[in-house]
Amino acid sequence: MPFNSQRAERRTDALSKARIVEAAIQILDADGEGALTFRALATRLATGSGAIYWHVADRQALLAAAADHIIAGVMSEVTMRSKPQDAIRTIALGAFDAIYAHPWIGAQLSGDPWQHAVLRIMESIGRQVQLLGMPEAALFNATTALMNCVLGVAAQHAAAARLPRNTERSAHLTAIAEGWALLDPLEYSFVRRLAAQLPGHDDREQFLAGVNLVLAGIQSIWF
Amino acid sequence: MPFNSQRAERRTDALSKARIVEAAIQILDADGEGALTFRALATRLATGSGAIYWHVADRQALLAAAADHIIAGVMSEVTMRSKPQDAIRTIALGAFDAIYAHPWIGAQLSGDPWQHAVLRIMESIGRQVQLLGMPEAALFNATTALMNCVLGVAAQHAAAARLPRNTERSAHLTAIAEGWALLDPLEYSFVRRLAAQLPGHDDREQFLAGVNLVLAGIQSIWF
DNA sequence: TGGGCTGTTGGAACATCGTTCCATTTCTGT
DNA sequence: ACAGAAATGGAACGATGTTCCAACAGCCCA
Repeated sequence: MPFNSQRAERRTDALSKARIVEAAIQILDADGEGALTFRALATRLATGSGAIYWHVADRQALLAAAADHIIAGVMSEVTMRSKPQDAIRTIALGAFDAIYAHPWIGAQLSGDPWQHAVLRIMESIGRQVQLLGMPEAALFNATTALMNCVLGVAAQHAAAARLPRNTERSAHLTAIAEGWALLDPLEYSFVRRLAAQLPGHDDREQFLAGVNLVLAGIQSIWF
Repeated sequence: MPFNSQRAERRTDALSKARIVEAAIQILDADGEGALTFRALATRLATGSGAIYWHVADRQALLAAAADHIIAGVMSEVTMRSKPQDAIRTIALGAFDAIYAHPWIGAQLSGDPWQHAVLRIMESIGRQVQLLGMPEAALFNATTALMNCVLGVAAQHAAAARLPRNTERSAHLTAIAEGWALLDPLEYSFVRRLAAQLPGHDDREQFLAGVNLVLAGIQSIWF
């Protein structure tokens, strides 16, 4: 009779996609995108990687589900009884704040602009754009232009999300600005000018300015 | 005397970062981002992976160098004697065409918005924005808003670049649109409306429309 | 001319990772 | 009670980025 023939204790609480996604989000928030491995996830859930694959297709699907879970929460909270322009600003800022709080979402959104989480944002924004009442073709151009603002900050924070965990946010920007300052003054006069403002600038404010720019463009072209 | 003690023939032409980047671009263009492995690269260059690491820091640096090489070529070709708005359109379309021709650049640009290749584009656009003559702070907001248009299409093509190589471009869009058509009509009314237009739309035209929207916004706010 | 020294090369070896496979356990309906 | 289906845990596979190191080439200086 083999001494060791029995398995380890089976978990009492059942595994489920929801529980897996929840654990994945905890890992992502704590240690960034690189830390989300099936081994780490299996350890945290006290199971094996095979069991996880029963509930989730692959790593990409897991990341998409994690991003969708958070974006869904943010988008459902947005209530709007104001005029469309203000509603659009509220939605966009909601997306911004989510990306800011969970930088790995930036990488996920900009990595696949047609995943469900992006659709959620697009639907929210698109509905408000519809209320502005412009021709059909212009409708989609305007919505995707607004989406570009969101995907733009997503990409910016995606880069920061891949950084080692200890790096400070402001230190990151300062380091970038210092790199820019070393560029050839003739070839990169504009970028060097920008570098001076980079460390002290407000991400959120700049994001909002971009959205307002697009809104102003919509207003001026069709109204 | 061991029969096999001599090494393989050493290459006559010297290895160099330029030669490595060139070979990397060939692989990327031929088989997409996933195909660029150090093993494949070493085989194509008839050398070992260690030799490549002597010239290139790591895979990320290699991809950045490849993207920069192509973007540098595109940006240097842009000649402009027209008014700033037209010049901006020309630059943006140049970036668009580069991304369209080499979809892996999309993944690279949107994956790290502060790499050199992106700076090149930003410098080109920023200089033209300067010529418009607006206040300092607005300058950077306007430039980054225009960059968002570029990073937006970059992200869109990045997704397509990760697809299996045989997939057609239009088939990809059609498949996406079909997926959208299956969504809940109540929750996703806007996206479903968009799905109808997706397969037949012109990427380049929509990109230009986004740029024009931002340009119109700039015009309407500061002039 | 010869002998080290530095820059360079090729390829084996290492550490991980995503994913697959499968023996085994648990659940469910009859 | 039992058969089939659902679910589990962990070993094993194949591939990748990266590191390491023994060997080599060209060069300067004695």
